[in-house]
Amino acid sequence: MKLSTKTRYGTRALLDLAINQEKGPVQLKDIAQRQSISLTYLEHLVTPLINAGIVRSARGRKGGIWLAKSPQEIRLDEVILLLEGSNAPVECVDRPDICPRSGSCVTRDIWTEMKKALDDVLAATTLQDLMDRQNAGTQAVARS
Amino acid sequence: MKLSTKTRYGTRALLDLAINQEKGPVQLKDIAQRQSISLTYLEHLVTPLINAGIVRSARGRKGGIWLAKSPQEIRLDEVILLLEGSNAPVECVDRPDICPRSGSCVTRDIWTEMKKALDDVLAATTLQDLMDRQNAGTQAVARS
DNA sequence: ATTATTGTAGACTAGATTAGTCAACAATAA
DNA sequence: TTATTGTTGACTAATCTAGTCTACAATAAT
Ligand code: FES
Ligand code: FES
Repeated sequence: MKLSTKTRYGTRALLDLAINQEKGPVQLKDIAQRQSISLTYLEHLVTPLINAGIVRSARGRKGGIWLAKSPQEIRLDEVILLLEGSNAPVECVDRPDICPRSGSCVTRDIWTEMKKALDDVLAATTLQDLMDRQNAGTQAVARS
Repeated sequence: MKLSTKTRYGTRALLDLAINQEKGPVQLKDIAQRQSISLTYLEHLVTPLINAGIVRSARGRKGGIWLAKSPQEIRLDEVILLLEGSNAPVECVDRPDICPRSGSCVTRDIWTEMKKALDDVLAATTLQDLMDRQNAGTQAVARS
């Protein structure tokens, strides 16, 4: 039950974008550098976010990417769904038909609860929340 | 974020054991047959449970395995920990030292919440609960 | 004692998945 | 026109998963 690096890096990249997009499009190159992710790999992380419409992009000089919505409108459950797929720990939680006995399978109930628990945690947090925490943290460090 | 078959089969095997242990040791062969798991694979699933002391075993004729504790004393978080490992979706949740910036990493807070949410769900359910649900289900079917 | 039966341990393997890289291409601003 | 930036997809090495296979250890029945 580990998250892929795609999800972890992708989430970090999105947070980086949220923090740095004030002055217009942010270039992948810069995100890659700040977050220590290879540029070619980062491209793959961003693609699903663009396709889903939560990030927008422009090519060419002065190109880059930016958030299509405000940070408080982007919940982590959407992000993780795009990067990692469903939080269902077993396939049959989402598609009962693939397990013949899913109607009477008691372990499936538990797997379903696990999915819901994860969804709840992730749906309760937005990109804005992460930005706020980040700022609070750096201020605390600066203050000390 | 998928559970391995080891965890899924292992949990089913344990539930099968809990249900069938009334008349003494249950043989792996029988669990394998009832649960449609190959005997040789099942052996690997059971080993960590035996080593951890929640299942006991005896070899030879009339041998088999049985629960070392009563079903209501066996929580699913223990079981999943043994079969799948920690619910931490990222290694650094359990071992902050492996990520240099773990002290100020805001995504890590989220991964930590995910782990806690999973632990809470699993700790709230015992093998006895699964047995009860199973019985309720089959009765409901029989009644209908 | 011997033997059939049961669990134990670990080496081994095929296939799937992950975590990337690489190269060719498309769009746009200067 | 060209330098720059994102897009796409093929490709690969390494790792992990889901098992199998073999030899062995312990015990009950005979
Ligand atoms: S594992 Fe799919 S229904 Fe039980
Ligand atoms: S991912 Fe480990 S601390 Fe941020």
